Amino acid sequence: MQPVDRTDGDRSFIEDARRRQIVTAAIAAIAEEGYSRASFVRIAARASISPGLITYHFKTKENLIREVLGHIDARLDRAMEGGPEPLEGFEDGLRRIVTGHVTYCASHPQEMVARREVLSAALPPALQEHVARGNEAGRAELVGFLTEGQRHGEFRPFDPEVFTDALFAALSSAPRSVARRPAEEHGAYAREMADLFAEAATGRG
Amino acid sequence: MQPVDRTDGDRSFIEDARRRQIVTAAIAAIAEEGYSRASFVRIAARASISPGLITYHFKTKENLIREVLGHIDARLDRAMEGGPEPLEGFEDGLRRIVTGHVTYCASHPQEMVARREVLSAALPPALQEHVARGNEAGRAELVGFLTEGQRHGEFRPFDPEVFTDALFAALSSAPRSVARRPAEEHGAYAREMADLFAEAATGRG
Amino acid sequence: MQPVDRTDGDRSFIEDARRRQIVTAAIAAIAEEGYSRASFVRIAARASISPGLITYHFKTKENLIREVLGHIDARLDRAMEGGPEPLEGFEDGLRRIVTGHVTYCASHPQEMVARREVLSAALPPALQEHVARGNEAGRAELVGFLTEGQRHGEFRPFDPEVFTDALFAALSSAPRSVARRPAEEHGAYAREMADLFAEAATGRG
Amino acid sequence: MQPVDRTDGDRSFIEDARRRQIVTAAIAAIAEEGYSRASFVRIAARASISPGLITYHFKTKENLIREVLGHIDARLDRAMEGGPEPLEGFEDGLRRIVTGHVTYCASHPQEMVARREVLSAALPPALQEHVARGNEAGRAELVGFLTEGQRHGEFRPFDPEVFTDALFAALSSAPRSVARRPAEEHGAYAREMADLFAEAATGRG
DNA sequence: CATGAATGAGCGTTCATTCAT
DNA sequence: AATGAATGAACGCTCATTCAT
Repeated sequence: MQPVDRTDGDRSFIEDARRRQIVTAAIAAIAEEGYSRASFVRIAARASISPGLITYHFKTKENLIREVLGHIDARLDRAMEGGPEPLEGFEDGLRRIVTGHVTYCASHPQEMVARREVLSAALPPALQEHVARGNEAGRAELVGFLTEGQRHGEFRPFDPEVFTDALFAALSSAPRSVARRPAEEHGAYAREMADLFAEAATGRG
Repeated sequence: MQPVDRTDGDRSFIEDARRRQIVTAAIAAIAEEGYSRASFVRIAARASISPGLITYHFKTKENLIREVLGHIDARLDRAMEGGPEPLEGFEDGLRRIVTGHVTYCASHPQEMVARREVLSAALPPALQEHVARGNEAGRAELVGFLTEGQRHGEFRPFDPEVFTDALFAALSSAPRSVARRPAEEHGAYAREMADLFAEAATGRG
Repeated sequence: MQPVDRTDGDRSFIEDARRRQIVTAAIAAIAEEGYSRASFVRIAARASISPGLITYHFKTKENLIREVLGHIDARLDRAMEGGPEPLEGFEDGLRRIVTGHVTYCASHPQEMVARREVLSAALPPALQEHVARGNEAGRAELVGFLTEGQRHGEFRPFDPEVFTDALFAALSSAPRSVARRPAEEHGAYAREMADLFAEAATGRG
Repeated sequence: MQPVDRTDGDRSFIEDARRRQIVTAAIAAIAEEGYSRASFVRIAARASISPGLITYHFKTKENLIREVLGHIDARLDRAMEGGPEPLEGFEDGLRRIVTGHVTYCASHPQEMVARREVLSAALPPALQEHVARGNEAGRAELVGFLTEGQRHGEFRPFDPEVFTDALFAALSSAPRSVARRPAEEHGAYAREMADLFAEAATGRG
């Protein structure tokens, strides 16, 4: 058993490597076999370790899943921060959100499929709340962005909450949609999806 | 004891009634306790029958879930066929799809929540494919409708596949979104969502 | 899984029989292998059933142990109610408590050894409290009896709480002590132990 | 790495210190968390060492527990050897045994609680026998003392084995009984308990 | 000497499914 | 047609012990 719940700082090199390896194996297992089949035994088999070692490093399955989500979201957030070019306006911002997300789904399909699996699974209550808090934060940010765009007259006067629902739903299902298509169409797919929401937001035609 | 899963035709009246009862209990269990907690024992308890009877009538859990989805989709399809008034055009048709679906989510929350639960769960492969085939049919219908609308010049020239992805995603998440809001806002919610996709499709502003 | 937590009344004949069988097997396992080795697998092996069946009938291990204690204590209490002859005084009452208990240990060694094992084990908190409440009740009864005996001048003025501690300790260890001796000495053992506490209580010599 | 469990003689200074440190941590863990929760990981955490080091120094858990009991009993025996004043007779000797033990329970509660925990736990057979042998030795000594007291006419003619059972039981449960009471009553408690057994032994009143 | 990562058996519990009644 | 007792595999988790470093 892991004697303490060390914070990131004071983990040994080996421990860090093992944790990464286990998180990676968990992502693969979840993405390829589904959340409900991603048991410690199966995850451990993928990592060629014993199941007990997962508990040793993560204490509970809840912790492991939390780490899986954290790992994926950290990389996703980094990717979503967008390119270095300054925004040319709210429509440009909206387009970048969509294309950024879809492009990431295309380039990291396993992570994003695993993310979808986990988020739609029956999680322990504490984790459920953790996820809900994260979702709320993301929603609030987007609602704020849309409202601001309306104030600047770039967006038509829709209900930002409803728009956010639709956009989040589309982005959440993106991993699946993208997976159905050949890689060479992913760029076009991202542009089309961005067009759709830009159109819906501006009504400019 | 007699192996079952007869085809619809040669089922006795009693057998049909039992099957309906079990399907109803399963929907309630899935909606209220989540798919992963909807075990035969819990479903049977809700129907005040023994767990063995479920297997007797459905042979496997997979069959029961198939029936649950069939039951919900049949009712949903019937409701979605739209009112008796003739369509006033493709935009009107699109709006009716959205409002019809969202309104149904508002009026039959349990069924739709259960549907969401099942569709996002890790189903056995055979059932997964069954669902996928059903999805494909629905998608094809919508894609056809959108293409037709473009041919008539009512819709702008977006990619109908991408549009369908976004619309299906939004409709799939509707049960949750609707559940977050007070009942008196459901009508407005449906209209806002319809506006959003009408705008995206027509680009008329 | 056992659909409900039926009360004693409405259990089927078969269920009652199984529960008794399991409780009996659990007592044997605890007495012969010790509490910590009395796992569901071992108990089930003694009863020639599958481990899952224990959970089916008792839901949790805590419930099973509670039932084990209840079963033993019910029989012990019945045996301790004493013979039909009226008490001849407080000393006689005290002697009967001791001889009754020791005699029961001699005639039902397995039950009493199991009881000792369970009561001295690390139980789940809820069960621990259940046991503590039972203990307190027994102690209070004995303290009351001793105090009354002092009021009537039959007992010398010792501290009844301390006396109760010593008596309970001696009775609790009786299963072990009795087990160390051949059966033909058990009667004499009970009388000697009764003498000891009678002497300590009366100081009469 | 080198197999260990050397005999006392050829242990280095450091090794002795480590063993003492581990034994102390084990006693604290057992007393505060219960025997069944006193795993190597928890004991090691208290000693701020790694769990592997315990095995290194003691080879098996059984050895560690053996050492724990030896450590406690050695200190207890030293304390029980009684004060420097010469015994004033057998009753005085008996009283000193009781008050000495109870007083030690009051002044070293952790050790004595740990001892109780260990002795009432399900130990490996070999250790069980080790403990039994130790018990037998203590019992024999007490039986001899009581018999001698009877020969000198100071004690009434009870069965010394039975008396020893009762006295050992009372002393074994003393840690718990004492812990239930406020510190200022411990002296009176010891005296009351001594009175009880003196009375039972002499019958003088 | 000491670490702590790693193992593998065992734990209580859940569950779809079977089957004697 | 229906019951509900029974199974056995799988689950997350704990632990004494091992061993490469």
